Amino acid sequence: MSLRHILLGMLQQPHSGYDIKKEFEKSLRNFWRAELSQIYPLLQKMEAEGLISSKVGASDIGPRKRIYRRAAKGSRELNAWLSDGPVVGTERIGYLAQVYFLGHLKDHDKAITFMEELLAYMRRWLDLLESSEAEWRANDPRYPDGLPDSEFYPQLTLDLGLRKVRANVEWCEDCLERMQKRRQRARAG
Amino acid sequence: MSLRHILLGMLQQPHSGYDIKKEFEKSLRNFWRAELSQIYPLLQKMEAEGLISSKVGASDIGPRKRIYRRAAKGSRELNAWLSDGPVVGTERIGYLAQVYFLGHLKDHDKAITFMEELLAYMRRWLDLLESSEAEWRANDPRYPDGLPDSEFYPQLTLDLGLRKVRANVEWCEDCLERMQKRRQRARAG
DNA sequence: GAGCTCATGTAAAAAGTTACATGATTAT
DNA sequence: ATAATCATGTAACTTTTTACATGAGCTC
Repeated sequence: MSLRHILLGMLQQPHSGYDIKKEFEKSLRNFWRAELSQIYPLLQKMEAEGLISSKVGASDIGPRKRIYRRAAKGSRELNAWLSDGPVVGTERIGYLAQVYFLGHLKDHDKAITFMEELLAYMRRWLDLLESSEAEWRANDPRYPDGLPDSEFYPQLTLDLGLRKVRANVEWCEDCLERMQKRRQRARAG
Repeated sequence: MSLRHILLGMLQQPHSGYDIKKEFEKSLRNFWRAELSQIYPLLQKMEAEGLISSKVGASDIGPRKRIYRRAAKGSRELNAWLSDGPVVGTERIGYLAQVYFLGHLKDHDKAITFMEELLAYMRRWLDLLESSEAEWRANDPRYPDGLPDSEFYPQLTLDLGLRKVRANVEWCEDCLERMQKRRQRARAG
């Protein structure tokens, strides 16, 4: 179970459930997602277990907020997770499962359309990552290797995100070329 | 829900639950995994829904086997899944979540050990993929673009697997270099 | 006979998704 | 006043994991 550990990691800084959700959408989307309906009950459970503590935000404007903080026990659990070695071999990639069985679509054009859609998605994603990197670089002269640990390690994950998405874009392009050649051959032969 | 669709895809050929599990370990491990305790009940459920049919293997030696086949309704559902466009944005990558919070390990050496373990894993995986490709290429003169659809599309997923794992290896190497420089600076400064 | 692989399952728990409910604050 | 966003939650369901149970056949 990683979500609880991710929450512990995020609670280096005090956060509400809502804040955490925004953080997922901003910085962690490359490798994890979670819904509010999973976050809120888990925070409650983790508080009951003594991993984190909370209090309702005091003198804020806006609606009430429940702010969580990491407790010492939570720090130890986070440490154990990181010390246990990399969590690998659990990835599930839906679109690759689809590509594997794409031959089931008897119409070659449909398979090509599928791959074009995938390429379009990957290009949008790459755009997003590239602008997010450019912005970071422009706004912080320490970028990337002078950053403090709390930002250096996130930067590493952005770096891998960029490499992977670039690999995906190139792969989609090559696939399309190969599929188009097959279509031509199928029509000719 | 993709596992049911993956099972439908696999049942292009008749398979037992046990066969399916072996297929996951052999060919689909790049993008999906499933336990027998998930496969068996799901096959039963899908049979009840009329997506697949089964009969107990007849004159085989060895223990009894229940062999499943895809029904017409299952074919239509598989088609719908592939026609609905790529399933994206659902990936979860545990080791990247860990890297993101690696700064929590106050000891730089521990972070470096983590990354070394990850690199070792990625290299082993790359070896596996490369030998599996070499074997395929050696045993089938049609490899890769002369393969029939039922093998061409799986080959595309192997190709992306190779690209991604290579990107991972290079990234780990670069990360280690950058982390070692930081460690030196930390010791010096 | 002991241990391994083949083969099929059940039970219980954990994790994640989808849908729904509620109310405050802010922007138009 | 209306809509959007902020903010927290519950309920029902689906998906996945972990642990357990059973028995046949095969190898040493």
